[in-house]
Amino acid sequence: MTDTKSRLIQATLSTLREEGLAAASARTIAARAGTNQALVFYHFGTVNELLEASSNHAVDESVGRYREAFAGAESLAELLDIGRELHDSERRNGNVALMAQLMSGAHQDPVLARASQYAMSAWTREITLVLDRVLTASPIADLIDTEGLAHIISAAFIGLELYDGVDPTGAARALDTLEGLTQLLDVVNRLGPVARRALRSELGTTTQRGPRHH
Amino acid sequence: MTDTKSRLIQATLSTLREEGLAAASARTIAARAGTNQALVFYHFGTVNELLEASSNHAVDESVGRYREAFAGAESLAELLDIGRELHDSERRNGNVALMAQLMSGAHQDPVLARASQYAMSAWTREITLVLDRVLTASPIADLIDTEGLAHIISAAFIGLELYDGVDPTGAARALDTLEGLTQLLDVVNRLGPVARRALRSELGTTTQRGPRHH
DNA sequence: GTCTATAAGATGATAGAC
DNA sequence: GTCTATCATCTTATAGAC
Repeated sequence: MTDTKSRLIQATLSTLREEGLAAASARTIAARAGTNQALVFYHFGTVNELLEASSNHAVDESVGRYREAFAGAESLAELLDIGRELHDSERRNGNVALMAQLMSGAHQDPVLARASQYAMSAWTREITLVLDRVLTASPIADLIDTEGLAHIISAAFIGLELYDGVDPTGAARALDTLEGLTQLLDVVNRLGPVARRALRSELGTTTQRGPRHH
Repeated sequence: MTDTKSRLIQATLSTLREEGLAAASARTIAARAGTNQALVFYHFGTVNELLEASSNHAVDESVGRYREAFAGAESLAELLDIGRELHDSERRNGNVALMAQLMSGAHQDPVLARASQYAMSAWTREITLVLDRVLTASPIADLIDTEGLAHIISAAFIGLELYDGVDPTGAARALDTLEGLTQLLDVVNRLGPVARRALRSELGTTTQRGPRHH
């Protein structure tokens, strides 16, 4: 990748992270990259295709950086520790805010939609893999769809990040409470076989509703 | 409220819901309202103040419409049913997408930030009230901060709505899984006093980490 | 209150010199 | 590959006629 292309990508990432989607024009990005506005179109075709290339680059880098840590997790408690660290670092570097900005623009633009989908699939794929491994032979694995849970986790992080931009105190409180909830899940996860059977039969009585259709 | 003002507000809401924040300019909104672009500034000062007034209006209407239903909930199971109905109807009328759009723009604009904060507070206030009532004398009330839980619920709905715009299948799967999780919570909520004590002491051993600082 | 006209500026994208 | 110059179009916002 040429120097100019990668400078444009880095400039795009910092623009999205610091100023948001609305400020990410060819001119503002080129200024940050110390280059000319016309090069955005020469190298990437359109502005949104530059945003897509930048997002894909950032996602690949982030997912790769955490794949190793995920692979080392052997229990739900360990995974929670890694998840907390991951969330903290991704928020600090602005990647969660970046995804939230992209997703909000995806509603009307197919290129941004494709970029958002790439990012969400990359994360949920990794999260599903580690959840499947960690929750093997756990009562939770019987009761809950791990891929569905991975989707919930990704979506909740996006929502909390947006919320944090609006009410940091409330968002921090939500994160603390979320930690309590995952500990509750961890307790269920470590139940003995007797309690496990009781829980399953108890859930059976509350799961008499049919599947939902959206 | 004059006819023109309310027509502008309605036009703003449908624009935000159908075309997103990026398309919500004074001209597109005025065209939808069948009036002149200059009236946006005459009646509301700036475009973003029109967005704020419109959002506040929609939030007041929605929260009022559900206050009565919330007040009737006497158990967590009942509340879950109302919550499911609320979420379905709010998604159909586009109010969740509207809030997501506003929050994504709030990052750089103080007026949109104020509007987002108003919306989130209005919803979390109602949700906290009903959670406090429904979870009274439940083991969950001892273990979990209801206001924090209300924040999580609101933020997760926003995140899932954004996710739905990108991957409807994945979002639907997440919602089904979420239902399973709340049923798990309901089972814990209905535990007898013995299991309750066991759970509390079990959680005590996993809560040895200090409070988090953000 | 509502309109037209207009100012002053930003935007995506292209043509063409070098 | 990189630049300048430019087009056509959009934007917020205001002044002033009616």
